[in-house]
Amino acid sequence: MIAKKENPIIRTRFAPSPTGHVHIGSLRTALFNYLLARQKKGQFILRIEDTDKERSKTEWEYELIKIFEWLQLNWDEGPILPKDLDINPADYQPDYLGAFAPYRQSERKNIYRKYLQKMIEEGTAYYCFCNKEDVEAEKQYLMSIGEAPVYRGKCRNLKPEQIAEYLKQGKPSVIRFKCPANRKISFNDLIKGPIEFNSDILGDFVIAKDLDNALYNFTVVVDDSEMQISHVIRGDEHLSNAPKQILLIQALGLNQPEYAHIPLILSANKKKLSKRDGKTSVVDYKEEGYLPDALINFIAFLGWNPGTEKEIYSLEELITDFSLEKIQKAGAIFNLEKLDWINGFYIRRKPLADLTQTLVPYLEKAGLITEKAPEFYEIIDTGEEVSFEYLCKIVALYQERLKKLSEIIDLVDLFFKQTLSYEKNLLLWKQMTDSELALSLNKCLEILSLLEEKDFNKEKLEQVLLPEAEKMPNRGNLLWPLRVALSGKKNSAGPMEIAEVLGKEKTLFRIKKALELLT
RNA sequence: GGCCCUAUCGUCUAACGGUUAGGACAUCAGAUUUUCAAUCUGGUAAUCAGGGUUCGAUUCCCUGUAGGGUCACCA
Repeated sequence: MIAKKENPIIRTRFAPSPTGHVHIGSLRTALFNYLLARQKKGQFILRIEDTDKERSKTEWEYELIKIFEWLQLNWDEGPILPKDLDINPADYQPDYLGAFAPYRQSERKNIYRKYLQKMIEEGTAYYCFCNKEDVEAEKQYLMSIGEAPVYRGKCRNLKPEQIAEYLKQGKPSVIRFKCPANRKISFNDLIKGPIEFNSDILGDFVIAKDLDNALYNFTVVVDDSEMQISHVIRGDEHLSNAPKQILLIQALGLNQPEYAHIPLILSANKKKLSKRDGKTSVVDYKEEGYLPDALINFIAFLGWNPGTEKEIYSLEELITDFSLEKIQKAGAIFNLEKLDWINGFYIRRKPLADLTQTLVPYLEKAGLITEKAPEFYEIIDTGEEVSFEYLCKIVALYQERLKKLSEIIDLVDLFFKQTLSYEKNLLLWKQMTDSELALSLNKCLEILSLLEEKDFNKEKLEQVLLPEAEKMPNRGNLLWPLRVALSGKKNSAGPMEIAEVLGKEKTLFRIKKALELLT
C-alpha cells in the first residue's frame, strides 16, 4: 500500500492597490484566485497593497470591498468593513478576518523592516547613495547601445563606516538587492509552462526606499511567504517581475509559491485594456446595469473555457469546473457584444419581482418615481401612487427587450408621464394618409369606449381590436397608430399590452391627444 | 532596442497526429409579427508564412512574420 500523499493546502490571494476603481482585469485575476481556492477547499485572501502612499486612498479600498460584496466574491482572510459603519469611506479603518492580520501593507512595515535588516546584515542587499538622475542617464545610455538597462552596482562595495557616515548625514539613499551574476532563473508557470530568465537583465534593483518603505517586489515576496500563499495567480504583466521575486525568495531562504500568469484582457486594438478604450472599471459596468452573475460568467470565459459547449455558468458551477490547465495562453479581446448578450440572457431568466426590485433604483434615479412606503411609490410627474405589483406589470413588458438595466428608462418612461411628445407623422403607418389615420384612431376610440374598465386586459382587447384590424387593408393601419398614440415611440411593447397597464382612462386620453395632433 | 510571452472564423474558443476543422457572440437570409425585441430555421466565415519530423500535421521542431507585455526610488 502506498500512503496517500497529503495535498498541501491551497492558499491564493488577490492583492490589489487601492489607487483607483477596480479594473475589469483585476476582477478576472481575483475571480481565478477565488475559484481555485474554493474548488480545492483552500483559502482566498485579500491583501491591500498600499505601499505607495501618494496614490493609495482608503476610499478606493472601500469601493473595492463593496464591489466584491456585490459580486458575492467573499474572502477568508483580509480586511472587511466595520459592522457599524457610519463614517466617511475616506476615513474608515477595516476590521480584519484571519490569522495574519493586518492585511494592509501600510500596516506591516515592522515585518518588512525585519527582513530588510536581515538582507543587509547578510550582504544580499545594500545601501545605494547614487544620484537618481545619474542612474537614469546610465540606463538611457545602456538602452541606446542595445544593452539591458540595469543598475550595475556602483555602491556595492562601500565601506561600512562610509555608509554609516552618509546615513548620519542624511544623504538620500535607497536599498538595493545584490543581484547574483549570470544566474539562470527558471520556473514552471502553471499556464505558460517552463520559463527561463537570466539574472543579468535585472541588475541591482531597488527593493526599498528605506527600512520603513519597502517596495512592491519586496513586500510581495515577504507577504506571500508570511501568509503562506501556495499559488500566485496574476496578470501577464507581472511575468517579468517573477525572476526578481524568485531571486529575493532565494536570498531570504523562503519557499517559492507556484506561479500562474494569466493572459491580459485586450481592447479592440489588441493592446492592454486601458481607460482610453472605454469602460474598464467594474463600477462602470455595475452602474450601467450589468448583473453580477452575468459579469462573472462573461469574465470567466475570457481566456478560460471548460472544454465543453456549456457556456452559461453560475459561480458554483465555475468553482466545480474551473481548472488552470484550461486557461488560454494568448490575450483575449474584451467583447462587449457578447457581454450584452449574456447580460440579456440573465435578465430574461431572472424572476420578475427580483428584476423589478433591481430596476427600482434606476427609476428613482431618473426621477420617474419615488418610494413613499415599502413597495409603494409615487409617480413624480402625475402624483399618482402605484404599487410594486404595478411596476412589475410594466417591467414584464420589457424584460425580454432589455440588455442592460439602465436601458429601462427610455423604454418605460411612457408609463410615468402625463403627456407624450412625438411627431404627428410617427402615427402614420406606411403609406397611410391623414384621413385614414383619423379614421383608425376614431375607430379605436369608439371600440375602447364601449369596453368596461375591468375588461381592459390583453385578451379582451385583442378580441375587440383584432377583428377590426383585419377589416383594414393591413392590420398595421389600425394597430400602429394606436401603439404610437399610447407609447409615443417608434418601438415599444404591443398596443394591447400597453393599454392594459395604462387602463381605460389614460388609454382614451392618449388617443384623443393623438387626434388633436391631426387638427 | 534588450528580455519574455503569444498566434484557429470579425470576436471568445473546441479539436491533447487521422474530424466534411465543432460551438457561442456578431453578421446575413428566412419564419413569426402592427414596431422593436425575444424565439425558431438556415447560411457566410478561420488553422500567419516557409521549412522540417511523420504514412498523415491546426496539433511536434526550427526559422521568419506579426502582435503583445516589460524594462521606476508605481504596483
